[in-house]
Amino acid sequence: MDEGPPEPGTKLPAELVENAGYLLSRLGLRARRRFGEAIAGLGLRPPHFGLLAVLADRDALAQSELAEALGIDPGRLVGLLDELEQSGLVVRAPDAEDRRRHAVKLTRAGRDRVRVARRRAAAVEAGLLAGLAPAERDELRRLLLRLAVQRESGADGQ
Amino acid sequence: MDEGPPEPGTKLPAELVENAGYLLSRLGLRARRRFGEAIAGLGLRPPHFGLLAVLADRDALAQSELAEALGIDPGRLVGLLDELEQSGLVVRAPDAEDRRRHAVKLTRAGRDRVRVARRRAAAVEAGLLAGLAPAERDELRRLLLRLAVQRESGADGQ
DNA sequence: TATTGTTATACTCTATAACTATA
DNA sequence: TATAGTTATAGAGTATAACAATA
Repeated sequence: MDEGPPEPGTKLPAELVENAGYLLSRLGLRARRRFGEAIAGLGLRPPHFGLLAVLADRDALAQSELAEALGIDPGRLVGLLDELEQSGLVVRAPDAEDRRRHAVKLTRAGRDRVRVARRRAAAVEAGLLAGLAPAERDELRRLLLRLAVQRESGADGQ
Repeated sequence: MDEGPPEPGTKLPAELVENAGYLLSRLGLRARRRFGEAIAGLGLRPPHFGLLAVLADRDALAQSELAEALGIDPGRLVGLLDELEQSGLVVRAPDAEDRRRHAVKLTRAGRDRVRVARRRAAAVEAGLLAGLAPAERDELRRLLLRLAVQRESGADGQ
């Protein structure tokens, strides 16, 4: 098993350790890296999983809707869908009413792949949050979700 | 002011919304992007700030110690320090006892720059956490810190 | 003229490995 | 031979802008 990149020491200055932004940034990278390793064997990278998860919920979506739902750049979506389509996990079908639109759907294989990926995601999640008590995990999820959906007064449109 | 990249819609499937790893990953990117915009005018990028913050705490550190403290790859550190040194914020002095080692220190200008950057970091932090009550912000910081220092049983060495 | 999707390009962060110089 | 730092290279994620087809 690979050792992974270096881990910050315990000697970080209080300034960083008290900075939620810094911690979010570091933990976000850790989460993505671990999840990426967990699903690499499935031929998926983290951004793919988000797409599959959204598609698993709904029957079909236009690419623009998919991009909007996940906050992904539409230009980036193209390549990600190309890869999923080449793996046979997704199909793009032209919309009869508006031929600019492509309805994106999971294939049967796509549905199966999501199921496996879900289990790996759950395992990674358990590892990430192993140091917290169950109630703390829920509290953390609740707080993160509040931040994630927040339409903000900040510097950019997020 | 720039609008920034797309924001995920509120229609994310529960699967993602309940996944702390996914939320951490997204929020970590948001935090880094905003902070990066906030300090770009200072000629700094996010990784620079961590270095300056650590150096502000101690008098001098070898590059290997700096890399270890922040969990940064030593090879990556070189370029970051090059940039800081060219900006006159940092100096590398050969260690008399072991000439392989370089003692890295903040310059006076470096100290001043950290002070300004700190204020911007605080402003970004306030914006990021604007949706939470003060007690919730503390709770979030506490939980994130617990995760960050966690030596884990997970898949990699982190 | 606006919108959907596509293509091309570039930038940042990160990781890996080979190399130099000291020890 | 091992360690500190350097260099070169590569890969992933993301953003921007110009473009084609369709509306």
